[in-house]
Amino acid sequence: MTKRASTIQDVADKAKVSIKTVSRVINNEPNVAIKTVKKVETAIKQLEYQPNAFAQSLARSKPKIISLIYDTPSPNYISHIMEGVLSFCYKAGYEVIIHPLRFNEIGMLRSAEQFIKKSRLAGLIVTPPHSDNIEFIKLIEKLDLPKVLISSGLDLDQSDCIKTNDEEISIEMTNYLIKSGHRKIAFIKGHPTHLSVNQRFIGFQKAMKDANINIDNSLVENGLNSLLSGEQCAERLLNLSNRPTAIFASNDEMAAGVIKVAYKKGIRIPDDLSVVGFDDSPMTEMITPPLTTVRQPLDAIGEKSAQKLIDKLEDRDISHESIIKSEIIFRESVTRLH
Amino acid sequence: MTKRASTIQDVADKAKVSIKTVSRVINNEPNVAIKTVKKVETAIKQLEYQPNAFAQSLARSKPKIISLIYDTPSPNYISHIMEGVLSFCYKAGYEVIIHPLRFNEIGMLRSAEQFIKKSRLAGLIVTPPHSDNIEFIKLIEKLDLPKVLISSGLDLDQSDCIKTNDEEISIEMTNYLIKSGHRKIAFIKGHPTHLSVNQRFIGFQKAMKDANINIDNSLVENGLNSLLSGEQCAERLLNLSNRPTAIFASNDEMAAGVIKVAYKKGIRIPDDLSVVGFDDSPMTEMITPPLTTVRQPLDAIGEKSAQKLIDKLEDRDISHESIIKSEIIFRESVTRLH
DNA sequence: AATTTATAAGACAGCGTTGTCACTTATAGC
DNA sequence: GCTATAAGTGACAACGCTGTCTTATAAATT
Repeated sequence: MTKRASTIQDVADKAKVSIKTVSRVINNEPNVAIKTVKKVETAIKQLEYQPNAFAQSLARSKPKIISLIYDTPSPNYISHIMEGVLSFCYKAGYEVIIHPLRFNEIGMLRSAEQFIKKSRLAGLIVTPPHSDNIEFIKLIEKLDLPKVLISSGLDLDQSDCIKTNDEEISIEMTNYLIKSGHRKIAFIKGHPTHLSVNQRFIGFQKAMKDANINIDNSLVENGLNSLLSGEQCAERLLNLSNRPTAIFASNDEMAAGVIKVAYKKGIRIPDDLSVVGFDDSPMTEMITPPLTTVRQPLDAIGEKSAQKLIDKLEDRDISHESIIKSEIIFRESVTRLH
Repeated sequence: MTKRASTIQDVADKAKVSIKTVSRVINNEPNVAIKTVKKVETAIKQLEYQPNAFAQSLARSKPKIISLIYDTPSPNYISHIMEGVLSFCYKAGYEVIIHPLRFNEIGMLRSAEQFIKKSRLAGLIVTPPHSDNIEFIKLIEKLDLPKVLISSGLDLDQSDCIKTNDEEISIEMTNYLIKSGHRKIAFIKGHPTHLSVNQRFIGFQKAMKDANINIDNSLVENGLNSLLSGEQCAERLLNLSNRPTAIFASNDEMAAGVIKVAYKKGIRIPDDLSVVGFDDSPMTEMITPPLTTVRQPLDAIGEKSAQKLIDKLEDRDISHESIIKSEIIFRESVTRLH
């Protein structure tokens, strides 16, 4: 008894048809007699046959393989995006290669190019911060590869992007703080190269302007998306004589930093200070108090990206909605001011 | 100008040698004149040639492709393991396919079999909880596929496993609590099907026995690895008249649940109650107080797994150390009792 | 110098599919 | 009932590489 996996030839022999006919059945091609289809399907089942994906890729002009390119954002972010991408691709019969690419590494572009060529990819899904990297986008275009960029801050063809409504939801969040009676609202910006994160600040500004509240520049801090940078910003903010009553951090980690510092200083949350974050990372429920934040449907973003890319690859209509809406998750870190 | 990626034939033409010679250069085979190697390498560089991984896989008997099988454990866990696996495989010239597999889904085994056959994998790296699933392991063995199981609680050949010293480090952690003066120590067990997590309880028991401390059964709770289950266990534990002075939770999420409940009840940590967790997930630094916990070097585990698998595939010696040591990360959630 | 051996390079088949084209057999049209 | 068309099937090359075998050349041995 051989352990060799069965091939299309085995199926053909068993069903007493040609290889090509088996191939037709596998790929749902027309013009095969129903009787033949049945015969072949039985043989496939008996042999537990599965087509060899690499041979298929080689024989087809376009291999059914795409790649998800990421750097090292939060594990939570990437693993949920991945989940969505994988689940859609699996259904659509595509293989996915997950590929990490270090943003600042020298030779990053070259290694990316090597990877893409070697794998003969059909298309690419790119997550931030790479989706903001013009050099990288140019490379993809040079290689003439279909792509979908997630949350790119770049001004690109709509058909290449999946966006979130960061600006809009930040307006909503800011309005929520304003409606809760807050006027002295501080904002902690995100990492400067992370363009889409900066949409959040723009939303904040707009909402403040619409409410006719001046933004005090000393209440705007530049964070780096990390816990530590959140702590540092909070340190400055909370030492101010004109201390804010609410802080809007561009992501949850920085918000957690704020809460830590506040705790250390004996500032109670939400009683003395309201804090909101962005991302709804798992720890928002674990800290005290649970953090009010914005949830992006990451799985859905992943799925939509995959769908969009595959639709492109198969020359299908790509009129799908490309903006995926986030929602505010109200928890316990905000108080209403009297 | 065609966008077609260059092939080995193009390189051969340009270097004025045969295809086979180019192949030899690519694969570092012996018996090629230095002059020829140089010619070929120049041609490769000029054409920016990269071998087609799928054609290689097809032509070789063993494709250089492995898969990392996971369920849906914490994003943090899987993304760090993945990091290690990818980085090693990348260096070794292997491609990795990340494959999610839902533990409880009906037809899971069949879909796993399909996937493995279709991709003609060279080998498999399996994370918990699949590494504890006998049916799944049997399937892999039936398919005659080399494998490395991460943190399997099953009694398997040493050469197939990468283990962590959960029991040993739990003994250490327990001893630390004991040395800090704690006697009434509660333990929250992990998910029952997650065998390796249960090693943690065994370590706890041993340490208590060695210290001649009786384990009060009412201080042993059955958790489910989730925040919520941690809260539920804590609720019971902290309502006890004979309340513990320290709680050892089998993972960080449950420890966070304990801290939340304690906070609600006005029990101060660490002053009134010491809490330790396990895993060193990112949020341990974000909660107040920062949690004392056990760090498993996940990236290293991933790397070692990949190394072990690839060594097997290439018939190399696999005498590597297979137990990867964790360490206690001391933070602020434990107090010394006077 | 003649013969063995090592080194270098190529020819050719094969990996497991799909695409193209040609062929045979039904079905339809008049 | 005879041709035009469609439906069903297969032969064969191709995809881009590697393995095996062969041949040509250089080096080593006697």
